[in-house]
Amino acid sequence: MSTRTAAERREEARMAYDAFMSTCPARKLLDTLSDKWVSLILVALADGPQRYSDLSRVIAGVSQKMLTQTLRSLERDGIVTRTVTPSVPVRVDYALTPLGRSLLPVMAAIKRWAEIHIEDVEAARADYDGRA
Amino acid sequence: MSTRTAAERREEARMAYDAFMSTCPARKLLDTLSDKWVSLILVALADGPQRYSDLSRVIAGVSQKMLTQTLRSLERDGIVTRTVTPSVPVRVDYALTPLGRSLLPVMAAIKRWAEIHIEDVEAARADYDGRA
DNA sequence: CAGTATCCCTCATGATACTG
DNA sequence: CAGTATCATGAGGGATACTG
Repeated sequence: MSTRTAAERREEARMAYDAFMSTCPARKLLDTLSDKWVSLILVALADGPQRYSDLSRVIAGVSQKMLTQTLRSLERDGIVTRTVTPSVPVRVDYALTPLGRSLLPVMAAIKRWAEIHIEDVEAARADYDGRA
Repeated sequence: MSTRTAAERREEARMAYDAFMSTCPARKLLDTLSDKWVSLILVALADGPQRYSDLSRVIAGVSQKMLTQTLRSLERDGIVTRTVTPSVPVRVDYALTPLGRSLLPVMAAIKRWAEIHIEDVEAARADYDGRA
């Protein structure tokens, strides 16, 4: 018989899950796309490069911290490029890479499903909530 | 001249963002799909109905709280059905609705992009991290 | 079996202030 | 202009215990 308690087994499974998840490509992508600001940045850059200050204006509501942090992780993933022009004051432009651009159709597919089925979802919710 | 400070303007923008986001179908879908357990539940149910206890075994690492909570929200959105069989002990089966099933191709599209481009992303990361 | 109720704690986000 | 550094908070998620 096992010497492990149920809690220990669940703990173990949780760690296995975490290990699996951190190597699962689809999960990583989902984590990236679902970030509060990523989709907005993608859309903002879809029509061409933008300066940092432009992005912070276009994506109203984002804090400097989150904008920088999000752009950095997108840069790290090879989704955007960061180009510094050492003038005074400095100018930094962000642009989509081909990889980043290849994400746009995926976003579009998600958007399409959402727009087609949003009414079904809302009807289901209304029904569910109605049957208190 | 404005009587609002920069902080007030950002605060206002943040609330406008929240209001917009809460009505944006694509964002809602992204929030749902990116939930830690939703995709696993979808996959687990893809081949047919499952009992609560089966799900908690197949999806190792999930807590009762999160499994129940996630299933409830999926049920509310019309993505799964919950069927109670009042035997002793009770038996509860969960199954995908047609709506839930229509989500599978979207998941597949995400998975496909991720699997095709994961190497590019990891190369970009290695490069980025290398240039410490 | 299939949950509900409770406490607790971490982590992500945001506000604020400062800088090359 | 384009950030970095620091601190505070609150909501999500987990552990645990109890129940029809």
